[in-house]
Amino acid sequence: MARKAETTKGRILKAALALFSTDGFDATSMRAIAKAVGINVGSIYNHFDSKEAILYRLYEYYAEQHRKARPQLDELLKLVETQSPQKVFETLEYGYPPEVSENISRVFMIASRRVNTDPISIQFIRENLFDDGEELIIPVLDKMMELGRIEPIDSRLFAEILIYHSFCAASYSNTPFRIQPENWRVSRKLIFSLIRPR
Amino acid sequence: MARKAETTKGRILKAALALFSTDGFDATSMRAIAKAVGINVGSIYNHFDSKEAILYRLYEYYAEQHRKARPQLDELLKLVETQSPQKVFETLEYGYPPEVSENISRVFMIASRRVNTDPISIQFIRENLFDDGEELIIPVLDKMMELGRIEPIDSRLFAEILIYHSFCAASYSNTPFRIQPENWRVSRKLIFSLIRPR
DNA sequence: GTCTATACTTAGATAGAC
DNA sequence: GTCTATCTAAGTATAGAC
Repeated sequence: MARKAETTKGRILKAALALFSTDGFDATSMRAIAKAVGINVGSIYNHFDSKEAILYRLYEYYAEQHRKARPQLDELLKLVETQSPQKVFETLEYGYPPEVSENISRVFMIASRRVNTDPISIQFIRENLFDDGEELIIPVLDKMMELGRIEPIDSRLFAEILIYHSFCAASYSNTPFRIQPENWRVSRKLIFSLIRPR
Repeated sequence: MARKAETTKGRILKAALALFSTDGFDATSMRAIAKAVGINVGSIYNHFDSKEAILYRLYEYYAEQHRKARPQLDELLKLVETQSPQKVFETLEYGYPPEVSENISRVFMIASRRVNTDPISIQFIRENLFDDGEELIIPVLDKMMELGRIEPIDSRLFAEILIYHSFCAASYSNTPFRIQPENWRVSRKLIFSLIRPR
């Protein structure tokens, strides 16, 4: 939340994100957030109704960032006609600003640990990770097949594999089991190697 | 814990596993466990010192099951000499009893959400998931290369990819984002397709 | 071994002065 | 908007009767 880091509200959001992602949502107390910001517990409630409201505001903010960084489907479909499949796959990546990139992984991690108890966390993950599969990858692959650019493949299954891969990467960022970025690049390439150009 | 389901201790462990894996460790109270078992809260402390002690006993039990189901390295290495790489890969799977198979995934899921706060949970995952990479997959691949059975490959990186894949499967079992078993089989096959027989 | 009753702690949230 | 003080609820854990 660099955009509003100067306001108290922005500082609360920033501190909460840091604490939620290291200690977990449940284990983070409002007192801990207040202490990190340098204010009193009671003051937080001038800005947010509850601890969950802070989390949901983070979801809101990063969902917006996600939307902004999202590649446009119509542009991708145009690229399919002129570029190699390989080139198009590279364009499928989200172009987050550097600061957002790290934080959005953290938010996905926090949300992923709440999927059993919190419908809004489920919704956040679904809308911002899984739905892209339906809406971006599948049409792109289908168009590639239509144009005879690649061998036939189950585009739905492929999308599921790819997205699950991203999901896991995000879920274990900032943990001892975080896989190294260079290895993720290799395994992502591997998944794309499922698709054989014609 | 079917083995001891008849004792109160066993029933506590069984109920705790169920609750931890649906509601999460933090959100599960001792009262909820007691209620599920049909005893009073205080009675639990006759069997376990703390809530964490229950979890750690689960770790202990399923680590033992994991050890039992683990393929033997020397046998695998013998297989490498006589069987096709494909056949050997199939033997790399753990042969859990059906009831254990489902529960062990749940235990990994619980542990995976505690990796930021609990060293014992980290240790459980490391010992029972990641170390196998070092100790099983890498030697097997290295031997295959030595015998000229497969094209050269970075066995360490391959092991990391494969194990991370299993880890994620376990971490999201029992959640709305659980990938379907048949799709996991496909994506696992994909990973093994990295290895090219000679 | 199980129960009731309770101690002790910490959490989220609120009220009201400044 | 921030502070101090406090409420209420819930949690883990213990003591002691049966």
